[in-house]
Amino acid sequence: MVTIKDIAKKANVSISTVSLVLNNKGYVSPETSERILNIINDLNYKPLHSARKLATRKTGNIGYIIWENHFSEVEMFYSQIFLGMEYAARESDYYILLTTVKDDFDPKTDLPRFLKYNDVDGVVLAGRVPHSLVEYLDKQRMPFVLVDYGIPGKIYNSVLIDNYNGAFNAVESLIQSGRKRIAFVGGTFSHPSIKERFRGYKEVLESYNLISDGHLKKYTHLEDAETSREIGEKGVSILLTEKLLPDAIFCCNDTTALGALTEIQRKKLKIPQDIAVVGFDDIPTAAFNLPKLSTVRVPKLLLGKEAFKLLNDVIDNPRLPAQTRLISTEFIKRESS
Amino acid sequence: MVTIKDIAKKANVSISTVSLVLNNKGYVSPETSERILNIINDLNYKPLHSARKLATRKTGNIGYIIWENHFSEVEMFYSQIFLGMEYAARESDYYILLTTVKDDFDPKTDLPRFLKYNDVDGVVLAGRVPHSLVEYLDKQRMPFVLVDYGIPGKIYNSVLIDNYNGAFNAVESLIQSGRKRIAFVGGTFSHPSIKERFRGYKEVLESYNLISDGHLKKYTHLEDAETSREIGEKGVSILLTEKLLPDAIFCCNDTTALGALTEIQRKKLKIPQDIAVVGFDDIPTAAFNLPKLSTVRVPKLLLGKEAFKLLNDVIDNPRLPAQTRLISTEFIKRESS
DNA sequence: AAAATATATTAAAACGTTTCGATATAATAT
DNA sequence: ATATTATATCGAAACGTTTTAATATATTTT
Repeated sequence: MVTIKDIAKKANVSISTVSLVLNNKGYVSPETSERILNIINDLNYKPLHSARKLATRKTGNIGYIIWENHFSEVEMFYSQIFLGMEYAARESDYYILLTTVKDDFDPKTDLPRFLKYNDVDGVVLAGRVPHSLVEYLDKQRMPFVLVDYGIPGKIYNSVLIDNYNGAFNAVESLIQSGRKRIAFVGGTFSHPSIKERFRGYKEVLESYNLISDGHLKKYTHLEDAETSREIGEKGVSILLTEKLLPDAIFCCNDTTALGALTEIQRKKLKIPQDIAVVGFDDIPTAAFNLPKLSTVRVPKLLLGKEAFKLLNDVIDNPRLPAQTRLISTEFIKRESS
Repeated sequence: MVTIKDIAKKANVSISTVSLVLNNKGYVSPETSERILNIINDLNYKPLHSARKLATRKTGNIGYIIWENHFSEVEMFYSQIFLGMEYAARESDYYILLTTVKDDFDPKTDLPRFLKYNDVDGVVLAGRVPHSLVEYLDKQRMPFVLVDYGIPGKIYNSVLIDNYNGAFNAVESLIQSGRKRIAFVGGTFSHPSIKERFRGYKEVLESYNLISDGHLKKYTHLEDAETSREIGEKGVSILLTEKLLPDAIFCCNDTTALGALTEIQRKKLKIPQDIAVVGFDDIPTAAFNLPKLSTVRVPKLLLGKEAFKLLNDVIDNPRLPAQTRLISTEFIKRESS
């Protein structure tokens, strides 16, 4: 195994000098530097990470935590965010340790290994995540970033989707194609993202004067259960008991929308002629479904990349005031609208 | 930060002794041991991994490599395998580093970071994976395990699905429910798993004497493109040009089967009355589709767990002759058959 | 009773880096 | 010419562990 010593010997310099060029720090003459670099290359020397970490007291890892169910679920949403982070991490030599936390998480007993053993320099939390965990990280002064989630009343470093405008634009497109009675179906209403999507929905209707008395009562179906196809099916089946059927349904996300499509088809209504449906997220299934689902595309890789970059900034400068970076979306019109 | 020195001082022993109890090695009296353990607990001491790794020359990491497209895809198959590994790893203090490799992978330039920098003690490769990578690992004497993939003509450590029996049983169930003309639709025919599924399909038909002259020509549709819904749709649309329609279709996996369902519905045929469909994998979508897809369940978490265990064995004993562990499947009958 | 072995503890070296002064020379400012 | 400052290099300590070999005592075997 070739070490920094071998390089130093061969280059006739001290290991300090080699270390300096390795980290390009301090002063070292261009000639020596180049000579050393060549030798490093020739011998295919790679600094041993564990030694380096011991000396620098950094771990070189960052943690990625998601709620267990989110990772077991049908869709790749959070895996894509992970992938975005991994791509970004490749350039800065960080490794990403992925773990899940249980629903009934308790920091006393269920702390992820990498937190327990101090094996990460920072953490990204994606999606809905136990508040006790966030508080724990905050108390421990562990740098962290929330992705696609926020805790009401608290300001943390976070990367968020521009849910409000995404919803606003999507519903506006429905309006512009002539829809008048636009319904909303959603689950997990306690989730800030969903709340924002609902706000976008509501405000665009208001601005086009499409909210009559009782509209919200009749045409919105909100639950606080985890979003799922079932929520979509159930929501639609209730909506379809109205005497005046909605002519479009904006769903809080694609999973819900897929359920909605299923239920509408089961009731023998035509999509999009009778009822148009629009989702949110652009999960891969959306493009393969029959009919193909119109939706708001969330750039998941970008979300991961930005989370990584923000976390890096926070690690480098821990006393930075908390900031939020908004990632904008794109409306994708397909067959369902 | 509390180190082994602090423990030693407080316990009035040398750090060697503390280290010994930490790794329960050598001789240390029960009394001292307990005293030390208590202090460790009181001070909440955790050995610093980088220091430990430096001393032991182990990395404490194992790599998980999948083909890029497999991780970007619709289904969570490989993420679930990862999760199974992660669960298993929790007990033995390994971290798992996930990375993807590109389709046109070249070991000279595209080597995953953790291989380039020697940051893993072993590697799990899941699904179809560049042969050049496998050869590279073999040459480097890096312990590795293949999951759900094999390279024809080579014997490597691997954890495989019992594809043959899975297919055999699934098709047998179709036969027992009275189906006579059972078709096969598949992609990626170069993949050993798919070959095995096909073999199971063929042999059960033979054993029930259901393969007439020309059956395979008429009723099997094999492509060597990556499996996808499109493959399923296309395969079915060709099958449905036969004068005597098949009364059941066994698909090489669920993704393909979902495409098949779509195409059958588009042609206004009834499932399962006119045609039954059975998939393979039991991806989450299978249970949510309309109709719900009958399929062969592959225990993905278990697959990951076994891969991890086997890799561990190989790391501990590198000269073990290569072995293959077969994971058996379960037929899940739902609405489509 | 002596020799051999098992038990218990430790000092010191080693693992491969980074970093902090120290030292020396070269360039620039006074 | 002298004092500063910039450039270049290095020795040695430090990071927190594990491990080897040494030492000491207790127990067992001969």
